[in-house]
Amino acid sequence: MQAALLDRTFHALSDPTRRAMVQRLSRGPASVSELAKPLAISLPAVMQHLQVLEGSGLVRSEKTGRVRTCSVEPKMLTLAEHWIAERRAQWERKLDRLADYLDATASENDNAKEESK
Amino acid sequence: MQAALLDRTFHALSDPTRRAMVQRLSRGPASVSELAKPLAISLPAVMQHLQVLEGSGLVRSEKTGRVRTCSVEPKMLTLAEHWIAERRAQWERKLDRLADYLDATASENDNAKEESK
DNA sequence: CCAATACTTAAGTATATACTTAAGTATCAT
DNA sequence: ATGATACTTAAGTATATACTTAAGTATTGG
Repeated sequence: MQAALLDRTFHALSDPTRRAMVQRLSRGPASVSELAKPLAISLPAVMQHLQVLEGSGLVRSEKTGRVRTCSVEPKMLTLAEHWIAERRAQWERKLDRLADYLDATASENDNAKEESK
Repeated sequence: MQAALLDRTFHALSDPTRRAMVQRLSRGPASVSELAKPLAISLPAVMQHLQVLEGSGLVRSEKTGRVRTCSVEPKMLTLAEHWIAERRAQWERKLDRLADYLDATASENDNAKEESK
C-alpha cells in the first residue's frame, strides 16, 4: 500500500536535475543555493525540484535563519532499491527453476549421463 | 552519460500500472492481453505503457503470429538498482566518517576514558 | 472463406511538469 | 536603519502524460 510513495520516489528520481541534487546531497548536507550553484536553472526551479524531492521523502530540509539546509533521507532510497531488487530476485528464481526443469528434462532424454556417474 | 537511460527507467517505474506490469513479468513472460487482464484500462493504454517500458529497456517483446510476448530485461533493473545503491553507500560512508570524527573528538575532550582502560 | 482473436494506429482530451520572470519576505552585516 | 543575502510566492507558458474511443490490420480456427 506504499504505491503512492513509490510513484513519488521513482518520479523524483526520473529527472536528471533532481538526481544531481540527490547525488550532491549523498556527499553531505547543503543549502539551497549550494545545490543551485552547479545547475543552469533559476533558483525557483531548484525550489520546485526540492519540493518534489521532499514530497517523495528522499530529502528533508530545515531552515535556520535565512538558510535552508537539505539532506538525504536514506530510508526512501532503500525502499526504491528494495522494490527493484525484489523484482530482479523473483526473475532470477524463475530463471533458476527453468534451468532446473531443463536439466531434469535433459537427463530424462539422455539418462546415460546421470547413470554413468 | 547514461543519464537519459536512467531518466527513462525511473520514469517507467514511477507509474503504478507499469510497476504492476513489471511485477507480473518478473514472474515470467506474458502476452499483451495477459498483461492487460488484471488492469482496469483499455488495451491501447496498456500498449502505450508497454512502449514506455520497452523504451526504457526494462521490457522486451517479440511478436509471433498474432501474439506479442513480453519479458523483463533485468539489466535495466540492475542499472537503476545500482544508481540508488551507490548514492546510499556514499551517504553511509559519509556517516561513518562523521562517527569516526565524533569518536576522535570525544576521546580528545574526555581522555580519562581512554587512559583508564 | 469468414468470423473471432490479438493486437495496432490514429486522434482527441484533460491534467501534470518543468521551466520562466517578477515581485515578494525574512535575516544578517555594517 | 539599510543594503545585501537567501530564499519564497505567484503567475504564466510550453511540452509531455495518461487516458479515451473508433477504426484499422494481421492471424488463426472451423
